[in-house]
Amino acid sequence: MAVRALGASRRAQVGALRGASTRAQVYQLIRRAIVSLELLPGQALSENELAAQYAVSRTPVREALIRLADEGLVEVVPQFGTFVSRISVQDVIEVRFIRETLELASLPHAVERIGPEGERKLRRILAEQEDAEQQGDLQQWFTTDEDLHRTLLEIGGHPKIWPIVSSAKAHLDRVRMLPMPDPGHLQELRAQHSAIVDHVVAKDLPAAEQVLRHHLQLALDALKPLEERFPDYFSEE
Amino acid sequence: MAVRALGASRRAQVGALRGASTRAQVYQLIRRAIVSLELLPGQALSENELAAQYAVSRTPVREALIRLADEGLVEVVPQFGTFVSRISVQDVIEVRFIRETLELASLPHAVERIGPEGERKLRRILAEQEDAEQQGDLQQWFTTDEDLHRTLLEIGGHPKIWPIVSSAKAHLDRVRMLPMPDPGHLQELRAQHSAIVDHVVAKDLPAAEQVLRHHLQLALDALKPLEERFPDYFSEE
DNA sequence: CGATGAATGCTTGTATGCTAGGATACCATG
DNA sequence: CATGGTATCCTAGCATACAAGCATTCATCG
Repeated sequence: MAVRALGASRRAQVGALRGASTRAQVYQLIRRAIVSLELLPGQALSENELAAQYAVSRTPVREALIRLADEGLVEVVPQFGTFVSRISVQDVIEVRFIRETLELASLPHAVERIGPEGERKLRRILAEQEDAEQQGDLQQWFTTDEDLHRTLLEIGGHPKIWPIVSSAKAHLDRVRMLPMPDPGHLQELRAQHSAIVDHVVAKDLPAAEQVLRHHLQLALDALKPLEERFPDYFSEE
Repeated sequence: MAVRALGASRRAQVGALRGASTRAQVYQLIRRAIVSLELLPGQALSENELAAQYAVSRTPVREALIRLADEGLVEVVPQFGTFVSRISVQDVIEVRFIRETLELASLPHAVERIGPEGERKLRRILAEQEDAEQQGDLQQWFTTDEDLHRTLLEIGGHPKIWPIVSSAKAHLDRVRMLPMPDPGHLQELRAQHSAIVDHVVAKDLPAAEQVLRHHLQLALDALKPLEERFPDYFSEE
């Protein structure tokens, strides 16, 4: 009763993701809420509450939470509660290392295999990113950022690497959402993207490697101050 | 009724894994059955049958299947059925690349950080592996193999890499189970392990890298003939 | 005889009731 | 007043009932 009544407003959101199962929809919604820091690290989640919010039963919510627990985005304590995971600094560092390693390893293949089609694709993504930047659309900016890195992997002939990087980088994404970075920062990141693409197209591997390495390092430099500023969002460990 | 009656025999198996939740137990059992090829690629699974076998309800079985689907070990077709995934050659190649890349990237750190304690640990695992080899205990052999690679990553200061490699390498493991390799093959692999440990201890990075690279390459060499011999176990893609 | 369609039995997806256990607040007792 | 026990409310885990969809099969009609 209360369930259906409360959920009516959210029904539209769910409907926007139709085509997939309810579980998949709920999973996406909760995941986005966590990564976008709408749901804060450490916050308690209730299967019942979530079910009410999304106007579904506990089952799909529960199944979505299981998947999120596998990704490390939530922690389930039996008979006690479910909580949004705090950000582990160690995890962030390690994920960055993994990502850097895999993307660098793929880069030589990308340089080798890049053709006119790949270049068009990359240029188009860069253009989209510039648009997003000028319109101040952060969400869209991050989306194009993902597109770029994924496309580079695909051009390198390693499409399966992305899902691994993607699921591992959830914590990284939350860090990225923290400071609502100033436009200047975004501009710098995009300039680096542009440089990487140029180097890859020009088949200048060492230069591309150097920029990519520096590019992924930036997220880490911002970590320490953020940890001091938002201590509640990080785990002690 | 029929459920509980049938399940009585399996109850002992489940009990052996007590301490974790039922869902986790069922997950482990099904996963092992898939990786060990007890459940064959392409085979249809039924939530009801599995629930009956393990003497539990559909719920924990279903939740375990969701997790296995995320790992790519099963494929769920809504309102139709759940199937053990066929082995994707592309996946196997890519996973090997990922694994090789990450382990190689960690190796310099391992060489740098290795100490007496780490060496003892590695030597002990090698000894266990030799035991397993002489007793012909394949399962134990693979377990020690995992121990060795994981320990190398831990010594390198990258413990979080293992879960990623581990979940990604499920397909690889199934390939490894296919030919029931002759003891000579095992012996060769173990000799390489031993060589890697020696080189790491001696802090001879290039030598260690070369052996590790060759070591992980072997699984790939065996792929083609296996694909021809067991075409039903591989996906077309 | 062939083709079409309805019925049936399977599947997974969702909803809901029930169980076991922990945390807390309150009341009784020393 | 302090302290301990108990009752209650919360949680997630599990079992079960119901709903929806696909595939096959069998019967009926052309």
